[in-house]
Amino acid sequence: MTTRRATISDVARAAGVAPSTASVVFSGKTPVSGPTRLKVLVAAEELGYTGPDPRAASLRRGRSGIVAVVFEGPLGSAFLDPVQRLMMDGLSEAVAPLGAGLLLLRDPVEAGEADPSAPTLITAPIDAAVLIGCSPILRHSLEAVQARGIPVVVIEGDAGDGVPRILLDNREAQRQAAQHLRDLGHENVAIVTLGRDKRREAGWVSESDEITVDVTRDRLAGARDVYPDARAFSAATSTIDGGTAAGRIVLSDPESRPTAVIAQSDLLATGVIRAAEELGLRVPEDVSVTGFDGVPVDGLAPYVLTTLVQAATEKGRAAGAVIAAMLDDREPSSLLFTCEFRPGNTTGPSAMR
Amino acid sequence: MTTRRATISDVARAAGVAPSTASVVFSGKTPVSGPTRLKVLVAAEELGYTGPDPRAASLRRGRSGIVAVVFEGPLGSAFLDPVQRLMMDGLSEAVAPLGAGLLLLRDPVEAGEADPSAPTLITAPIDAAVLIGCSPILRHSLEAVQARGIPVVVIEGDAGDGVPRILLDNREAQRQAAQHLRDLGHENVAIVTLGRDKRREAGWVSESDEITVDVTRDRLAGARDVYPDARAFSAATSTIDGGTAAGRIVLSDPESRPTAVIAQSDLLATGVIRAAEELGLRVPEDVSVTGFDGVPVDGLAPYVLTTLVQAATEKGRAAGAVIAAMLDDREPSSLLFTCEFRPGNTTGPSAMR
DNA sequence: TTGTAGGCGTTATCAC
DNA sequence: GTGATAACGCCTACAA
Repeated sequence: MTTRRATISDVARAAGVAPSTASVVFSGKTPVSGPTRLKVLVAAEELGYTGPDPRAASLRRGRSGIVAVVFEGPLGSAFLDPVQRLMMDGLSEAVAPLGAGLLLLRDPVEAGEADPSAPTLITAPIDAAVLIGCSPILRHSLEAVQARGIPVVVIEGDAGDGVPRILLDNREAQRQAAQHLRDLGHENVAIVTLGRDKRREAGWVSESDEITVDVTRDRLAGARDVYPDARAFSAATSTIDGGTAAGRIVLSDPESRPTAVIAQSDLLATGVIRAAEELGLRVPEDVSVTGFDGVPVDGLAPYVLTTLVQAATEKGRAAGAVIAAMLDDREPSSLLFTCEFRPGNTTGPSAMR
Repeated sequence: MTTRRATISDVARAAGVAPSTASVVFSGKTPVSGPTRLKVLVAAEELGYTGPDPRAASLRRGRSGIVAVVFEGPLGSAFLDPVQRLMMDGLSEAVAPLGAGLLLLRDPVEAGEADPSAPTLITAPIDAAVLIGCSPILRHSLEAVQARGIPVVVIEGDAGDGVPRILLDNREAQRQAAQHLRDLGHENVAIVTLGRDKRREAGWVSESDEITVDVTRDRLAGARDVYPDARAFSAATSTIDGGTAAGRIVLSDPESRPTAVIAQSDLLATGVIRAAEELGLRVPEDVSVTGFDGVPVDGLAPYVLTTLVQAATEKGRAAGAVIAAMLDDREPSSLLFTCEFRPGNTTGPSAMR
């Protein structure tokens, strides 16, 4: 009983009109007389026809109403980061008017890591793609996608020329925070960084370390613009727990203990504060801590982080706008967002002053 | 210069073979001789053809490789909940072998709330849909989708007969936790619940309150099975901050202060613990606290929650499996998952004993 | 192993 | 306002 599903032609025939007319009834692109529309609707009802097949419509129109978002790592953990969550909010808001939804795709960081049958940028019927960061492996499929004329945008990453980017003034912003600490008299400052590369091991950052993650590298550079010799410890993940673990190590030795810690994210900063509390240190009296992102951290109260506020939601929205422009055949341009320094109650004058 | 994009026919022509042969080269469904395949590949290369258009392939095959996931509320906040994150991990893992990706869709809770141009279950080229909860409004589009023969599964919700469900033994599990407290001698127990309905206001739950969220209702019932008269306070959101706010209120009055709090989620429990600390109460000596979910809570250490562990990732995976079955024309069946009680260090004997 | 033919279901275009 | 026609780009029988 694999009875064929009714098509718009079936409906048209039953209603005694042309397929194109029936089509128009559903799309509403052209005025249709009342009686005609009614006939069609009734016929559709009777045949159990519930509207055009999106697949066929998509082929015909050349648009699927789907925008791919490519993440690194497990989808779930992508959303661990509050900044990415906000960005997704902005993005989904921005693509909704395009009639588009967001398709979550994973960026296989290691070659061969991927499930071979998993959907990819190349096999998915997408109208555009947003890349969060951009691994070398991705570069390959990216070419294919672009060759197809599909708009692509990168957020906080580099996908080569011709791919517009949404960026942040990470270095300059982080420099400001560092300068703030210097103005407060801090000399002995430590840095807690985001991951250095995809392999995500925690540990001290050494001279020879290559940092492949743009954000990490740029923010580190900003801090070092002010404190060239500051030690840096890389956290495994941008989480409170990751920050606590890093904080314990960075703050452990009373002899060399820094009077201020520059954390590369608010979550890390929260963790560092927690580590400080564990060690019996007061914030900001004994240790000052700065964050980065300016996102609400669940459970941070009563502290208000001294941090750099980035327009996370805006970034997502901007990516959507760029896509809209490209879909519209307008010239896209890269965008640089600026962070705003926001003093809180987690930094104060150096005790060593 | 809107020069038409090369199609597989173009490639075939350039390679001097039939379109079907070229098609086979790309799909690999049928063996092709070495020389022929090479000719085709070269021609493709020259024409800048990067493989079949997914839209056309999707129409032809009747599959798009896309599974919709329908959330309530902003996409970003959907991922605020660690349980949902884990579920998404499980789900994405389970649908990957189907060659499918996840399309995020919003469930307009209020009629008319939706952006009219936003993509919907009906307009998106999907192979299947997973609903997280199920609002009445959704019911409507749901019928259309089902009429089209598209498999649908609901997680923690009710979408009517014919829609297989993935459920949790919320009531029984919560009853266990309550019984645990009773065994410890607690008599004065308060409950901190998840949202009562979509409007998300915090406040005491009164007799007359209608609770439209299944999870909330069932867990509350489980707690009341043991403590019929326990007061319940509904948190605005399942977050640490929401729990802290609730905890402050629930624990504020020294006279009537409960010796134990049953929180309906681990995040809420964490918040309640924080509120207790603020008030100078020790956990579990002065107040016992139980959670629900058994997820890692960033920043909870050194506490280990006494909680009900649910197989969140499994739930997602199960939804994927059900979809795979339906796509495969096999009979799907609903699934009931069982929580496991896990004692931690946040509950202890009642001080009032 | 390769080619031919037909159709997947819709919609843009243009004439009536 | 309505209808005929022609793609959209691909894939799968089936025949050669």
